[in-house]
Amino acid sequence: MTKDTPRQGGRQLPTAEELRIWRDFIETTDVLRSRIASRLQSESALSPGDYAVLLALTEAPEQQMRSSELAAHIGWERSRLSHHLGRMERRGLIRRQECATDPRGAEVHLTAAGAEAFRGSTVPHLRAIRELFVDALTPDQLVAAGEIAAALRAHLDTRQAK
Amino acid sequence: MTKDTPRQGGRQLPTAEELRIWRDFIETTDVLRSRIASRLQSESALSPGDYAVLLALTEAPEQQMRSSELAAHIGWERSRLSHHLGRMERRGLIRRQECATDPRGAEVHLTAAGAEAFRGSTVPHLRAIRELFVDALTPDQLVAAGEIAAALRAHLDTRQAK
DNA sequence: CCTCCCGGGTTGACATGTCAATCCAAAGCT
DNA sequence: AGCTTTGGATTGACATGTCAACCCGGGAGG
Repeated sequence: MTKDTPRQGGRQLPTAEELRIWRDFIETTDVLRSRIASRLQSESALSPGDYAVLLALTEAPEQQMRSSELAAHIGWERSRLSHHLGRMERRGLIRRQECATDPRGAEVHLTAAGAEAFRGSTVPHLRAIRELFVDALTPDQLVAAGEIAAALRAHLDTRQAK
Repeated sequence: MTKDTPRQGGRQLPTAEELRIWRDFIETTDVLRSRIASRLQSESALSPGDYAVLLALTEAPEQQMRSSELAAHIGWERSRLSHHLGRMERRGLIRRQECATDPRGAEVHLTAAGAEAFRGSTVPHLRAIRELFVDALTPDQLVAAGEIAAALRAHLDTRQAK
């Protein structure tokens, strides 16, 4: 009965049940992500990327940051950030300015329009998170979700290092 | 002491702890998704989208499907599928052919190259799922992950209908 | 000084997604 | 027949991501 699923270390592939959970999990988190993104978009005309950048700048001393510092802070590749900042600059949400101390570098500044857009987006965004995520789960499930995230993160980190 | 978090129905915004869990959860699932995608890419030269399409076609009777049927099956908008099929057709993974019964429609056929690419990707992909997802969690956590996904899905569905 | 390399950033090419507009043939309606 | 509607699918414009190549200003060695 269990002959076809070799024990411990021999088994490399997920069982049908494990696979079902995987698919459920990954597809559902994807839907969740896109629903939150769409609420943010329709309520504030901001993308999740915009929000992340504006959040970081808003919290930064003097509402400005070096480009690579910002990239590290939100966990993006520099190239991605550079493209995104270009689009945000066109929309007037941020401003790039050459760095005083290092002529190679660039400082990213929050503009008044950017600060305004971020302020207006915060409450609706948090409300969406509450409605679509927090309210969907029991308190136990919420805690479990946090633990699952932590376990996954830890596991991914060890695998990365290798 | 609890005066600042109105009870039941009054509170719209997540608490700091709920927000922390949200961020952990969504960021971690994102990293997980991209790590799995990158394994799939490097081991099989397929994107997650390619994989979903090839999986559906492989399991379809006669390895072919109507375009909108396929879209419904994998939960994509038709436009997205159309763009993706264009790219896959250029790479020779699938073939589009006008439908015999409905002159408006298109049939999507798996090609030999597509079937081959899918066959070669299956085991490495499943192994990646096992290594990066299943192995990261305890059996209890795995079950909890499934329940969380189900709860989220159910909640999102009711919100969608509204 | 000159060359080589490095770190900060940008750029271009391309894959992937969304949205709205369009095309076309089949049905309905008049 | 002529006109509108509907359903299947594609298209174009644009946002977002990744990857690799590039530009540019400093050093480090020679």
